[in-house]
Amino acid sequence: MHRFSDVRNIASSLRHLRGFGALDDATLEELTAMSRLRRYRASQVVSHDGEPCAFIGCVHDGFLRMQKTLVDGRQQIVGLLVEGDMFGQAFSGPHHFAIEAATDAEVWAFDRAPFEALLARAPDLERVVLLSIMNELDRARDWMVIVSGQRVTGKLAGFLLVMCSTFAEIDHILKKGCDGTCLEISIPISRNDLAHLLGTRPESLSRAFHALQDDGDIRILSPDVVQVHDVEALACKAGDDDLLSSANLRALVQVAARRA
Amino acid sequence: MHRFSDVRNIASSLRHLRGFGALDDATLEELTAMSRLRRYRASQVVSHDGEPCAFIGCVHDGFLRMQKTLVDGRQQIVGLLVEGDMFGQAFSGPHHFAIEAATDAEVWAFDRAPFEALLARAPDLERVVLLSIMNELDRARDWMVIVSGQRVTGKLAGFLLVMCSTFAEIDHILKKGCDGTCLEISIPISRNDLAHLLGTRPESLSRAFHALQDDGDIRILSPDVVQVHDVEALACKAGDDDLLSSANLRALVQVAARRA
DNA sequence: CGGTATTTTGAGTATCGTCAAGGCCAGTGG
DNA sequence: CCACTGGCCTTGACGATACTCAAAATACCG
Repeated sequence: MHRFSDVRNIASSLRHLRGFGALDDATLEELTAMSRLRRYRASQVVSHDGEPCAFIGCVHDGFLRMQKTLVDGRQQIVGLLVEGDMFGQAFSGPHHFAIEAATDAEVWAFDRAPFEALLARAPDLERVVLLSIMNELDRARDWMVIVSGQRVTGKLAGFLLVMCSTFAEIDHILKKGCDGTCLEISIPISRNDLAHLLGTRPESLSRAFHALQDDGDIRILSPDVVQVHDVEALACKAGDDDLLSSANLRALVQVAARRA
Repeated sequence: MHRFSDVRNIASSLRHLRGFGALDDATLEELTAMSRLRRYRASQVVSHDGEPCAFIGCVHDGFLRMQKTLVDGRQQIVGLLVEGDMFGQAFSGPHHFAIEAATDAEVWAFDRAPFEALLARAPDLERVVLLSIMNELDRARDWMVIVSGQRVTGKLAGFLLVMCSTFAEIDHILKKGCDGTCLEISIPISRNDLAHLLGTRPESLSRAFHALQDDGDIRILSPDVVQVHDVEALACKAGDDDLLSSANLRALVQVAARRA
């Protein structure tokens, strides 16, 4: 986890968030003025289901989960929010899912009214928000393909690849292990949450983990950290080509291939 | 299907599309000037996988499907585009799925460059585009919940409810049947496509249809038109509350309740 | 060190995917 | 007008997979 004490001031911290670096200094300054850092403990509620989020948020550290509560009380996770992800739907009504902290988390909060006002007169900010939403749309479609796979091992393989590609630059999630020949993933959510995310049960998930390990594709170091040894085998099991398309993930595969 | 011959001119036709009614006359006029109506036959390709769409499109009539081709050649449908839906990702790179006509379809096509230029100086258009994207994001999340259900009957129930709520105002899809006590849905895609959309197989889908019929929830008039008799039972099987939240769907349920 | 929560394992059952065959409908050609 | 053909949907039987329930093992935390 990034040490919060390292953050000298808000402006410099905001600038390093994905996307925000492209903002004008003036815009960034205004944003800074209206921002506050909120902290949440794991499983604390950030925004309730069915009501508009009280503020526009941007994750600074940790993970949030977006989840729907189904009629039978089960909870279906519809996505994760990580460092740099925005939420709170500017311009739009309430979102119909709850947001909770999946781990201890820190969030930049912008009051809705001034944020939307700034949005209206700062095209650069608007661009950032638009890209953020389209990014989320892409990710939602990725999840759809993964979740609609019919084998649990396939869904898990897809999830691991998403972890590799979308979190490639977040080093406390993804590390090179085995002297660079494999990747080491810290899974940020519990088995139970992961099961909900993939639309399955913890028991099936556990078996899937060990099935992948038996095939030599991964190695389970502890319940929440695994090494990926064969990225392409995972892609094959996941069925989705695009999960391999992230540039640095391809690079990592090539590194592994050279050593083989 | 709306008769195209009814469309006197492009501007008045554009204005009636969802969202576009909010545009200024001046913006609408500019849009009109850069638009062309394209027609597609069922299963014709609109945009290829992995390349940026040649134009920004807006569906005028019929259905398009967005689909990914998986490594094993199977096709996974990740969403449908209906009347009023936009596609072609202004500002963004290529989308990583193909778009094909699911039925015969008509599409308004705007050349990318002038469209983006207009977007940059017409805040009202920008708003429409932003809302369109957020709408799509919401729908993608809805699909995720539906598709991740573990029973096929549940997925099908969810699909039928989505048909009822998101297409409520499109009368050639959704009609009141049985003197208003039930809804009649024309399913716009083949069983095969629907199976791909729900992440299952045509055989399982067929069984699910008949299981719902045996429970008295629906009645199959023909393979592509069904009557919904018990909306709440479907919602219960689908598990997702929000699918019932559309205002007019709730109203229809209440009508049904009063008659019971 | 003990208590709790999480994860894993096991056995039994239900569901679904698979393969194969049959039925229905529309379009074609005799 | 009718037989034929091809596509799509349905039905049946079987095997594989995953869910359920229950219990054991492990990790976590004080």
